[in-house]
Amino acid sequence: MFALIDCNNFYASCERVFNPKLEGQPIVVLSNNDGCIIARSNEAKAYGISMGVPYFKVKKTIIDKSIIVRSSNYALYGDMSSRVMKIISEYSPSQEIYSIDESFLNLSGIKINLHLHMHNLRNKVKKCTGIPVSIGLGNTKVKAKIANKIAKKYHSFGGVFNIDDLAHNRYCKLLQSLEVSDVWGIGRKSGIKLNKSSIQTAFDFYKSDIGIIETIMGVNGARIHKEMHGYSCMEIEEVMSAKKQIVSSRSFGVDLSSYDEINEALTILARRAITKLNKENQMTESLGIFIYTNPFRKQINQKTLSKSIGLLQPTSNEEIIIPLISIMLREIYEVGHNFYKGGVFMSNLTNGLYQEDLFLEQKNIQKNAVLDSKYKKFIKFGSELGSQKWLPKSNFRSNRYTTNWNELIIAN
DNA sequence: TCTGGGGTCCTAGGACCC
DNA sequence: TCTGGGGTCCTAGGACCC
Repeated sequence: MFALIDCNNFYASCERVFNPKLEGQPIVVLSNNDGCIIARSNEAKAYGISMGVPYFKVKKTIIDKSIIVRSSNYALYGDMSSRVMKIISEYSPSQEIYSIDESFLNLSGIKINLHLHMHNLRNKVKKCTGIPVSIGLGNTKVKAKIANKIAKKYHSFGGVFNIDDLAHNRYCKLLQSLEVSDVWGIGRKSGIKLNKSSIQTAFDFYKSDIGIIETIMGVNGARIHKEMHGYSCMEIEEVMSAKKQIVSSRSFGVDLSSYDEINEALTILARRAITKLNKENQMTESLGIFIYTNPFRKQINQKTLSKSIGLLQPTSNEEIIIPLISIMLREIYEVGHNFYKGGVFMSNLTNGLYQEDLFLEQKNIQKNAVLDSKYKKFIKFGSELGSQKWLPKSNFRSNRYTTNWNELIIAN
């Protein structure tokens, strides 16, 4: 038996925990650069604000309905997430942290009343962190996901719903009430393809021949089909596997056109990527950058520029990486465009600890070789002290209550 | 005027080899 | 030189997730 524990309107709920006056108020949280709506309280949903919609498109509704707006505050959400996850872990020896606000538990072998066990979990998370969660139970992950939707939708279940409590005909009925693309793993594109084969609802999918599903969707579709029939194909992944790539990118606060301004932005983004790399104890064997103009603007002269290189030795050394970023940018940069977004990426990551010992000497040789080369003139760490024009907008940010000394809540 | 960021996995097709 | 088939490896792009 699997449980999926999902925080309700997570970012909006986090904002409420630290500002109880927001309780009962409609509230939305914006993406980076205050671009899109990425979280909504139930009250905001009721006003028809949809997920992912650009802020400017719903600004009128937000003002008319006095909806409260927050810029995203990931330091706060990340910290709240780890508190929630820690409590969840007390309820089963086998936990998978699936995302910042979702966790699977494997409940097989737990002999006590699961329903009660999960209600206890829910109450404890609420009491200790202030975050409300919904819990779906099922004998596969896909079914637990569906159950979670029901737990969220119908308050009469008290936030916990076990889909395997349903008789078969009730289960079928439930599936009939869901669009096929509401099922976990079936997205918009596959939904359209399935619709063309007269598969509209989750129930149509369920009763379709698995061979047809596999033809349309490949092995993923077949796996989802099996899981809906109660055959578990997806295990709990307790250990977080090492990252395979790292991307650090941002929409700029204002469009950038000069080399120096873009270099400043990419330098900081590269530092963020290096920080992630170090946190993971990894090194990278390849490095890339990209910049592009605003794809939403109806201009003929759209530009997407990118470059990536392989490194002779894996590295996590900023003295190697940052100059290379500037060099690559120099190679792709073109005058006369308004760049809207840019980023740095690393792939072919290898275990840093192991490589460190093995290649220390070579690394230093390589580092010196790079620095002594014609590229040396490009080294400019001072680039980070530029105008900061590129910094994303964040006009509605709440305080970082839990992670920043200057913004702690001081109890009287 | 104003449109997020960071991941994973699968697949098709090309290059290459025997 | 022509012709055939099968296998591996790599990469780019697509689809999905939150």
